[in-house]
Formats: sequence, structure tokens, C-alpha cells
Amino acid sequence: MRSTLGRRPPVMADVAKEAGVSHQTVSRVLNGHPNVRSETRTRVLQAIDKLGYRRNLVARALVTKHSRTLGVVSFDTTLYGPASTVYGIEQAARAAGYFVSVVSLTSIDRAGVRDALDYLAEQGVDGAVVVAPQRSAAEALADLPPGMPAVAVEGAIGGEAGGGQAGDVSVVCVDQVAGGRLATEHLLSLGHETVWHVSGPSDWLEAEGRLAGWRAALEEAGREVPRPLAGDWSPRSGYEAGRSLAHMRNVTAVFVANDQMALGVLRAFTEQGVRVPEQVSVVGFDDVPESAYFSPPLTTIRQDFDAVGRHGIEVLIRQLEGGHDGRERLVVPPSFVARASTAPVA
Amino acid sequence: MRSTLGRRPPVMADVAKEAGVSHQTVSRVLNGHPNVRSETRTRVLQAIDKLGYRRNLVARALVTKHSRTLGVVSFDTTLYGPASTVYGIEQAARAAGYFVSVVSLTSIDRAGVRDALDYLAEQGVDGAVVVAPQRSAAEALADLPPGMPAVAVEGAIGGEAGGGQAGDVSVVCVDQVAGGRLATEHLLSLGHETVWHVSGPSDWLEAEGRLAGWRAALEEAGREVPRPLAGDWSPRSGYEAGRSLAHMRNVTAVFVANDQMALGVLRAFTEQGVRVPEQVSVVGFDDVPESAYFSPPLTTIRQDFDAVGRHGIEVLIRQLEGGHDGRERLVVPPSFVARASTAPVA
DNA sequence: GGAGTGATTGTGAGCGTTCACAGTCGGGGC
DNA sequence: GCCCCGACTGTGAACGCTCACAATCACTCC
Repeated sequence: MRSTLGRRPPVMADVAKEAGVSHQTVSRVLNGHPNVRSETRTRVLQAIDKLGYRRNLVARALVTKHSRTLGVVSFDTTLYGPASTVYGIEQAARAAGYFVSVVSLTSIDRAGVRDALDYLAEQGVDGAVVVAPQRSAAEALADLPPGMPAVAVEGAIGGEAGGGQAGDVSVVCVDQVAGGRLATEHLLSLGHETVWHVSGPSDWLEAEGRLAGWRAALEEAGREVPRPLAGDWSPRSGYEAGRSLAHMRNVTAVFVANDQMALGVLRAFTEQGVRVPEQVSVVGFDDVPESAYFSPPLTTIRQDFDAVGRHGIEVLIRQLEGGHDGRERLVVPPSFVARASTAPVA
Repeated sequence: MRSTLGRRPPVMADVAKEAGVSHQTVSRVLNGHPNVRSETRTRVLQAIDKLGYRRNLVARALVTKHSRTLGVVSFDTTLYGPASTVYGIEQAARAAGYFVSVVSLTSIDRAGVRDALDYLAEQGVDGAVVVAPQRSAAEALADLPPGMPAVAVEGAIGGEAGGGQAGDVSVVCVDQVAGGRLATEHLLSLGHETVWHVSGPSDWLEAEGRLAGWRAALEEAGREVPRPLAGDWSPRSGYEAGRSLAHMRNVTAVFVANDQMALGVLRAFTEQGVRVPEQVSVVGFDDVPESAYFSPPLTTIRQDFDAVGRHGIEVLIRQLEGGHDGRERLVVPPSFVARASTAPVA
């Protein structure tokens, strides 16, 4: 097993000589070709083992034109959402026999995404999935390297309102509008007169979708639509929004665009002596693992990031292997998670 | 610019013909070779642009034996620690002109890590960094594919106590023992008689290191060492530990091995009417972005995951390019973050 | 008994790049 | 005017694999 005696790593020809066959036969064994006598096969396998041979996928990719590697472009994989999505992507890709090459952008502008895609194209990836939660990233998909199959994940906001923002590539996303609706309607059903909103950054499609869902639910119920407070996803911005809200008299229900900001809101309320859910009800978005242990445990909207990543890969691979070029559009529904941060109006 | 008229993507020879030079000259232009007449260079560049030529890095890698791709093996990149580390790695690698190919393991056993490394070796990565926070992962580094430079990140527990667990590869890690000490000593300095501990899973080196630091600090101060409560990093396990602790009379200080579990502990204390920090002081570990907004804001030990990732790449690249084989050992110190979850004993 | 069939194996070309080695050209030194 | 040298450019052979094709062999079928 694995001898490293020779200086240079053994190649197929070495194995062939050792086993007394041609390089082609070795290749056949490696690729599971059926027409190889089983005795020959074992001989080759033994030679491989003896020499510690390892196939050179680079050479293979050169001739087959397939690297079995998929590129992933994402933004700040430190955030729970992108991280989970990329994780789902990676798992699904590997299960399908593909490698994954990740490029994490620090700032997302059109040029950045294009560069990343060029980068991946040079490297010879078979296709790419772009986690493009921001408008600018979704737009960058317009100038995709020619001939590169790609799918955008989170690159649209779902629902009826969501026009496919992303050029002419396939899209997989969670229905943000439906999520915003779910949260808002839940609060209205508890008897709240209206619902305030702490939104995400305006250039994020997800923020836009949640806001749209919230607004739609309010308007359909014929309620007043308060001016949303703008956050940036961080707990800090939620905290600041929470301080503002705590000082307003008529606030009884708040829909916060993500759980991290909701944590900040909760903290601000606690500091200001506003009791949740007795005085104000709060709903978050994402269902991060921590949210069940906030004080109080957070009622929230769950996004199945993992499923999104998986579907992204499925769509991409279907495009790759099926060869069919039609752009697909797959919307994953969010779900409502009831916990202790909401209650009927007193 | 980018014409896709030809069916097959243009290759170097096409550019050469278009520019009226040899393929070698094109290659020289691409690689920034100095001895090319500037007029020739522009001619080549124009041809490249006209044809939309894109260099084939696979063919290049075949002959140079360098892919400029680094492999990363990690475990559950959904967790904040690994995610941040991988992020740091990716950024640093890209800055140094390398790609990154990530393999995220769902379960870490020796075979899994070995497979991942084999996988990467076949793919032709120039080196690998293994985020190996678990004993089993660190052990797997023993059977590294021959000739593959690698560095383990979080593969040791740092400090004096930490023997290099990871075979004979370089190691970069945060000094967990020092972190455990920092937390414990802080609590003792506030006048607490002793400090309880909610630990991470025992097969994680980080958990072991934190526990060792805690124990050492206690013993050095001549204090009783309570039996640690075992958690699994999840908020839920922290919650359960918290419930147990809430029922014990003599608990005034708890060092929890990570922030997520600390959140669970906090939650359990709140439910049981135990006030933090008035009755019990709590210290966490990691300094996740949320911890400043817990109730109360969590005093914790900060790990600079980003720096660990960066250093990991630095060490690896030094090994790759410098060619020197000596295993390095780099320990990043943790830092203490004071917030509101700790107070002097009443 | 010769052709036909299918299983098994071998041969040589070629994927798109870089490397090593030659050339060619013009100018400075003698 | 010749040689040498440096700047610039071209030629052919790898790199390690798969593909297309051909060859061999043992049978079966009529």
C-alpha cells in the first residue's frame, strides 16, 4: 500500500507496466468499464495499490472538458443565511459527485461578481451557482461568461410580486413575500391594529420581498402602513430600531426582517422596560438556531436554506447533464414558527 | 470583445494565428514575460479581446503541476466558528492568488477526513488546510496523501498543555487553555468562591483546552473543582445545563464553553428566576456577533477566527513556495471581552 | 468450416498549455 | 567587417489522461 519509493508520483503507464497491461486497460478499470476480465481487474487494482497510484483529474479534465467541479459565488459566508445555503450546496454537489470551488465576496458589486465568474470560468468549472441576495449581484448575472451554465440562488424575491430579477438564468429562492405576509397576518390575527416593520438593507432582494409582503398584508386588511425602520441585518441596527420603537406609544406589534435584528430589538425593549409579548409582540425571520432561546423565545419565519442550496444544485446539474437550456424557477415556501414573543393584544 | 461566433471556445493557437505570431508568444504575453515587443503585445492583446479568448487553466495545471488551488476540509460550516475560519482562509487565499476548494464534512471520522484529502489530492490541489477541531480529524492528518503540504487549523489546543496533536503537520490555533484561564480568573477575581463549567463535547480539542484552562486556574487558586456539565455546543444543551445549575444552591459563577450554550444557560436562568449577574455570573466563549445583545449582554472570550484562517494560509503558502518543510506552530491568543453578565459576588 | 458476434485488450492521436532549445535580428567593440 | 551578446520570436516535445479505432480470441450459428 502507498509506497512513495519512486521520486515522482506514479502515472497510469507505471500501473500498466506493473500489471502487465496497457494504459487503456488501467483507464477502463478506473472508470468502471464493464468489459474487463475480473482477473485483469484485480491485477490492475493490486498494481494501483502497490504503487500508491492516484489518478490525475487535471489531465482527465483536459481531455473530457469536464472538471466535475462547480463554482459557487457567495457574499459574506459568515452570515447564517449564506453559510447555510453554501453548506447545502456543497453537500448536494458532493452527493452528486461534484466538487465545489467557493469564492466569497467581501463586497458585492457587479464587477466583483463578474470577476469571480470569469475566475471560475478560467478554472474550468462545469457550472456555477451564485448566491445573489443583493440586487447588484443578481444583475451581474447578465454578463455571465458565454457558455457557462449558472443558477442564481436567492436571486429573486419569490411570490407574485417577484419578477425574475436575474437575467435569463434559473432561479431558486425562498418566497420572501409570502414570509412577510405570514408574519404580518399572524400579528393581525392576534388583534393588533397594525404592524411595524424593521427592514433589511434596501439593496437586498430579500429585504425588499419581506417588506412587500408586510405591506401587502397590511393593505389588504385595510390597515395603516407605518413607515418602516431601516436596519442592516446586524443586531446593533435592530437595537437602535428597538430604542426608537420603545419610545412610541402606539406600537404593539413589530415584524423584524431577521432574527439577529430581532435580538437587538428585544434587547432594546428589555432595557426600556417594554415587556414582550405583554406590551409588544415581535416576529423575526430566518429561525436561526439561537432564536428558540432568546428572551422570550422568538416567534419567527423559517427559511429552509438547506433546501434552497440543494435545489440550486439540482437545477444546475439538470441543466448540465440534461443539456436542456430552459430557465427554471423554483420557489421554496417559508414556514411559520410559533414561540413566545407574540401574544394577543391586551 | 467576447464574440462567441466560433462554436468551440478559442484556444491559444487561434489567438496566435489572429495576431500573426506563434502560440509561444501568446503564452509569453499572458504570463507577463518581459521580452516581448510592446507592439507585439498589444497585437496579441487585441486578438485575445477580439476572440474572447480565455486561458485554460486546466491545461496549464497539467504541465506546470500547480493548480493554484488550495483545498479546505472543514466540519459543519454552518457553525459560526468554522464558517468564520473558512471565510478567513478563503479571503487570504484569494489575496495570495489561490483558489479554494472546500469540502464540508457532515460527520468527522478519520476515514471521512482521509477521503476528503484523497479527493483533493486527485483534484490536484497544491496544498490543504484542514479545519480539524476534533480529535479524530486531527488524527486523520497522520495519513495525509504523500507529498501534500498541509496545515491544521484548530487542530491543537494551544498553550503549554497542548501537545501538537496533529501528526507532523504545521498547526495554527487559538490558545484555548489561555482562554479558559482568562474566563475563570476573571470570575475568581470578582470574588467568586469557585467557578462551574459547561463544557463542549469531549472529542473536541477546543472543548478539552477550555476545560483544561478552567481546571488549571481553579487548581492554582486552590479552589474546589466542581464536576463539569457536558454540553454539545448547542443552545439546547446549554439550556439543559442551565436548568441543572439553577437548582443548585452554591452556584455563583459559570464558565460556559461557547456563546450559544451560554445563551441557553441564560434562558434557563431567566425561566427559573435566577438573576444574571446579580445572583450568578456567566462567561461565554467565542464572542459571536449576537452576544453583545443577549440579556444580559454576555461577557465572553473572543477568538479571532479570521486571523486563524489568515495565518493558516500564510503558513501553508510559506511551506508551498518557500519549499521549507519544517512544521510551524502558531498560536493566536484569545482576548477577554467584558460585558454585563458578570459581577462581584454580593 | 467459414462467417458473424461479443467480450476483451492494445495502439496512436490529441486535449491546450508550458518548457527547453533554437533561431533571427540589430548594434557595440575590436 | 567580424564576432559576440542581448532582445525577441519560433519549433517541437512533453504533461497524463481519454477517445476512436483496430486487433485478437473464443465461441456460436448455419
